[in-house]
Amino acid sequence: MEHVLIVEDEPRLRSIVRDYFSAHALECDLARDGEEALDLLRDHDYDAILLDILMPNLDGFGVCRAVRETSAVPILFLTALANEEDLLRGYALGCDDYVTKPFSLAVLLAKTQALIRRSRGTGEAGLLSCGAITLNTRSRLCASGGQDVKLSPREYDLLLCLMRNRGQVLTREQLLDKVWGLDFEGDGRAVDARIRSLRAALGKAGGQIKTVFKSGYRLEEV
Amino acid sequence: MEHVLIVEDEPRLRSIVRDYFSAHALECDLARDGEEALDLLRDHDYDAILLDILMPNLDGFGVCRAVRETSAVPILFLTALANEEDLLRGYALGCDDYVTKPFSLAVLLAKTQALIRRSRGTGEAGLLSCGAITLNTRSRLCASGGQDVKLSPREYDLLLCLMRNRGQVLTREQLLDKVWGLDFEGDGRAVDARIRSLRAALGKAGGQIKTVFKSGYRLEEV
DNA sequence: GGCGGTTGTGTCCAAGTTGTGACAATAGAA
DNA sequence: TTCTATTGTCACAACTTGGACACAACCGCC
Repeated sequence: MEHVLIVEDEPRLRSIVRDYFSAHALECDLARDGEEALDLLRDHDYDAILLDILMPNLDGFGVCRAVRETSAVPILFLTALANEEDLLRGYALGCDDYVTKPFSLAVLLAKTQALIRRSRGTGEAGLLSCGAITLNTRSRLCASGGQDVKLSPREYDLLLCLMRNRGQVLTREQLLDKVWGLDFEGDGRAVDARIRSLRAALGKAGGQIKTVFKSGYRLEEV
Repeated sequence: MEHVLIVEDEPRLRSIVRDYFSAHALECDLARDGEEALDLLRDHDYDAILLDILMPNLDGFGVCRAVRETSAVPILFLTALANEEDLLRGYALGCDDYVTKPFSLAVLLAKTQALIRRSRGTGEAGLLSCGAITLNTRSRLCASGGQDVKLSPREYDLLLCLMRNRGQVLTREQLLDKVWGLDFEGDGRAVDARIRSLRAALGKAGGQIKTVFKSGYRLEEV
């Protein structure tokens, strides 16, 4: 289930949004101000953050800046300020969308879901692509340079993980956790072995999977 | 350069947007209606599509639906219709964002750039820069004066440490502790050796790493 | 200007990391 | 059950890295 963090100082609004989101299969954590938000962010991974701008202690811009130092999680501002200057400031800080109060819950939900979808790299169609590689998350089919490619289950999951985090270095531990599961016992070389067969299966596009010495692997567009 | 498709039936608006976007390093193709858009989409890959809803021949919703059958390219609706129903319909079809006319060009540009950023999966996150040097902490990539630079793991970590403490002198001992780890046994000359290869790798920007006689090293903006 | 100490430079090689081929264990299909 | 595909592990080869060393160049102080 997707996990969303809502940062908003008005208690009533906070719970209305949470209730509505929960009813639509989005789990929510709540924070009253920026500092509480950063505390939660230290210990949790979220799929999206809804961020009020005007808050005590640390405002939304501050939270956004802090988050963006380490994470690319989608951020959506909730705000009463609708002037262009604030909007542009938000985008410059790396936010993804804006909703001005008062807003429709249905629209907020739609925007949040669109953001989560997009951050996973897929449109509505469930298509993911990176360079010459295309993945269809609905059918679990893969194509490389226009040619269909047969992948084993583990290879597919591994490639999916790389695609969802394209451009980013993933360590063997991260890959083991996300693809093999937290309970996997073996050593990190298992990743190397799968990467090898994945590269072979992808043919020429296998070169898009780069080795980062002493760190892990990274999927690149070129 | 990023490549955007603008689908809009009003000629004046079309060229205003194109001129503004071109001036901000976004190349634009123009289409007058949905069918023309689909023709262009058959032969080109775009980084984003701006889509008017009310158009002759094939409206924006139709284009969106057709595009989403094969592609996950970011789609942003431009519309005079601001009612909730149409908005939700757009999101259900897999669009990414909405802008209602009349809109600010600056905001439209910011939204488009945010979408492209997001669809690349890179986000704004994790960028550190100092003078001509840029470090991406998520991809572990480094650029110097716009050129990609290949750094070894130790070089990267060393540069990261200098970037995080830019402007201040770091002694060899501090660097050994932070970069090599507290348990490193060798002597401080190991730092000199890494600094040397780092300077070489950075080319011209290597000069930003200053030697402070009898103290250590300092990274400067100029 | 000379001297002691500090830093830059070229080279070498051991240690560590990743790629590769073979193989055995396991799961899944027939 | 038997057959096949999958996948983790192992041993070894190939490669990358980076510290050590020796020496040259440099700095600051007297």
